[in-house]
Amino acid sequence: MIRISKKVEYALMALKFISNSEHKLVTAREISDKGNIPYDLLSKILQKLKNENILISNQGTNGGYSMNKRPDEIPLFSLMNVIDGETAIAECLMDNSVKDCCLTDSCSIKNPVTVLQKEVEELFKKKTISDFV
Amino acid sequence: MIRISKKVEYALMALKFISNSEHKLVTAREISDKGNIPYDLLSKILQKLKNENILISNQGTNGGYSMNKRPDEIPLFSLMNVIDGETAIAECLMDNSVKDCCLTDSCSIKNPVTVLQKEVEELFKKKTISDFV
DNA sequence: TGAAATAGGACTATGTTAGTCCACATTTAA
DNA sequence: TTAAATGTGGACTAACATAGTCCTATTTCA
Ligand code: FES
Ligand code: FES
Repeated sequence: MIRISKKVEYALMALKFISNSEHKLVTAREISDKGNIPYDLLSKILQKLKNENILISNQGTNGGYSMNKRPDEIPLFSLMNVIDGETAIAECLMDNSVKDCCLTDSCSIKNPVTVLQKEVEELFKKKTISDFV
Repeated sequence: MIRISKKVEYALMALKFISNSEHKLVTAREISDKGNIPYDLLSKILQKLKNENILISNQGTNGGYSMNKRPDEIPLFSLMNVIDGETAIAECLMDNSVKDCCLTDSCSIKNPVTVLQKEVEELFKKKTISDFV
């Protein structure tokens, strides 16, 4: 199955929310409440986005998050990588796939699968967060 | 994560193998051995393909499988649906998604996600098995 | 100091995917 | 007519990934 994880969906919703609140900090609680998103889970996601310099965070009372990049500077592809880690269309294509796929040698379709991988990547790289805002 | 399941990969390998053995029946055992694919799992997959009229099967001694469609008549998209069932880029977009996504109402990004869904579908519909053979 | 916020590790629950096992049905060749 | 070769198909288990929870810091401000 091909899908966008809940986490990525939450990230998109959060980024949309923050983008639309220019010039004022937005708290995780706020996003969680308005978007019906589990607070703890959302916190983790926002933390990751902050660590990747997509968001800026301010701790303490009156703290919150704000954008550190324009939505059109954030490809969906990298968002997905940030949130869910390495993304590849087939297991064996993943960089970290040291866990040697038993097919590594016998796979007869690796080339066309690699081509498809490229095409999907292309699509997800062209999409940016601005398409979701 | 976005990926082609092992099952679909096995199906592609099998279809390639069968396509390249024109005019002679191919047994599940044969494909399993040559492709390093778990026999039982492969059997299930071939059965599904047969039930969807992608393959023709012949039981009994000297039995085996042969193609019932040309590779270019089988879109990757439908192969994936046959093997793994309903395919959608986000949970809530799936037809069978009666299990009401808690976000159904509050989701702020359903439209753009739907657009993306369409685009991915498009890509997987254009690809056919002939691209893997 | 204490409340409001982010930071982050550890854990659990749930669901999906991959793989296995077993009994049965069909066909053919000996 | 029987045995072997093959496909059919249900039920089960194992392994893994995703989603979600819990708890304890740490930072900041009033
Ligand atoms: S082993 Fe990865 S495409 Fe086949
Ligand atoms: S609930 Fe599905 S796109 Fe948001």
